[in-house]
Amino acid sequence: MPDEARPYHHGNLRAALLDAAERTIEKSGTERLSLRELARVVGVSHAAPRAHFTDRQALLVALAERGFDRLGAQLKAARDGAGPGFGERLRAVIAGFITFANSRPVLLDLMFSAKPYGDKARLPAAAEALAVVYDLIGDGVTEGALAPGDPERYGLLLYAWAQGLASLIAGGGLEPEVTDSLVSDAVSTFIRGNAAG
Amino acid sequence: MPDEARPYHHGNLRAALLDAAERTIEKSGTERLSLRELARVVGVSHAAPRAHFTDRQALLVALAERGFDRLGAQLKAARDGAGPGFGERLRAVIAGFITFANSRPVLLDLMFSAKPYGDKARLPAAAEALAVVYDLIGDGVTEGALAPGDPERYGLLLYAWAQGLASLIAGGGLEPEVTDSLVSDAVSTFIRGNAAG
DNA sequence: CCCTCATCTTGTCATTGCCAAGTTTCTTGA
DNA sequence: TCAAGAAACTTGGCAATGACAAGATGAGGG
Repeated sequence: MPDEARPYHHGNLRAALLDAAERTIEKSGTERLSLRELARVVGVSHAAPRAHFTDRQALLVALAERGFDRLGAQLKAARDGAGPGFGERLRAVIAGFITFANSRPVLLDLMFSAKPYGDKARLPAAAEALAVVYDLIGDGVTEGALAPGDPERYGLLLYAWAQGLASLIAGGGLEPEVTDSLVSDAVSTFIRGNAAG
Repeated sequence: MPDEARPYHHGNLRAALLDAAERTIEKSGTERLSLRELARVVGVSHAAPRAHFTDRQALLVALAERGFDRLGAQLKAARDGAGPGFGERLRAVIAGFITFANSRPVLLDLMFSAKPYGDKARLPAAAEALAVVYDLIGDGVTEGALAPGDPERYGLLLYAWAQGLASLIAGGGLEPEVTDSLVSDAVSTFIRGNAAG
């Protein structure tokens, strides 16, 4: 049944809208995202999205949440695929973060504008993604690779750095090898600058 | 002549619009900025802004540019007002940066979203502001406070961190004292992590 | 003094977000 | 099985917005 007439119920509208939205923002920027245009692209009426998202803002939040889901998964995979040492794992996780930033710069920007830190309960998926970093930092402290200190505080510092680098990279103008070694330097600096003893 | 009727020529529309716009975005966010509303606030017709800004985007760019002017001035003042040591000056400059972020978080966000790095020629004022940081780093290397290396590379790393911290702060949810000590830690980490020898 | 041009005004259009009310399909439970 | 009832989607409409066109106003240079 490939060429059937459009059924009254799309069946998958929510996901389809999110997919289209993600493509759109990555191509034209978040501010130009229009619900009506989205509906047109997906092939439904201009008010159909309302059944799934009360608001334009709600659509954006859902987009951010989905982004955090993927980011979290990616960070976990990076961590688990790396060697046993703290430095290796931290480097892998941060590299995973940067990879994400490279592949979906606008989405990442949107995710950050939702302010996932601070009030952590706002986006559970965000909290989970950030926990990967926080936990790893905690390990670093207990392993003695980092000087004793509040893991969350370390996490904020590192998170800020990663985000800044991601922004830099998303802004373009830097070669991939340059960004790789930049990230590598940042992690080294962070570890050396906070080494115990 | 306090109660005069509105003259046909405002005389200062451009600046008035920028002022009003800055107040508005800081209160309600950039996305809710409306040219028509702005015109209403300033007391001109809904198409008057067009004489000074071809576009809504042009208004935002002008806003960013003005922001970089002020930021540059503030950074220079911070640098010149600090002690002679590299650490002192670097700390002062970064602190100035963060102060700016605290006082005008939304503006700073807007400035960064214009992506002033990479293509430096885009906003001359941005290049000048960033030069303060780059130059200082260069001093640090020649003074031997930092291990030998490319000043621009150091600059990128530090700039990324500062921006990430600023974003964090702009996003809100952090107390000013927390941010202050966070920034202090960041600078210390950076210097320690890149110390010569 | 007049002419020119930047500045500002009114009028208009397409687009957008959001809401209301109706239609179609799925589901659920008696 | 079938009849509510809920969920998903449609058409219609409203106020607001950005952008454009054409005209009014006035400041300043020749």
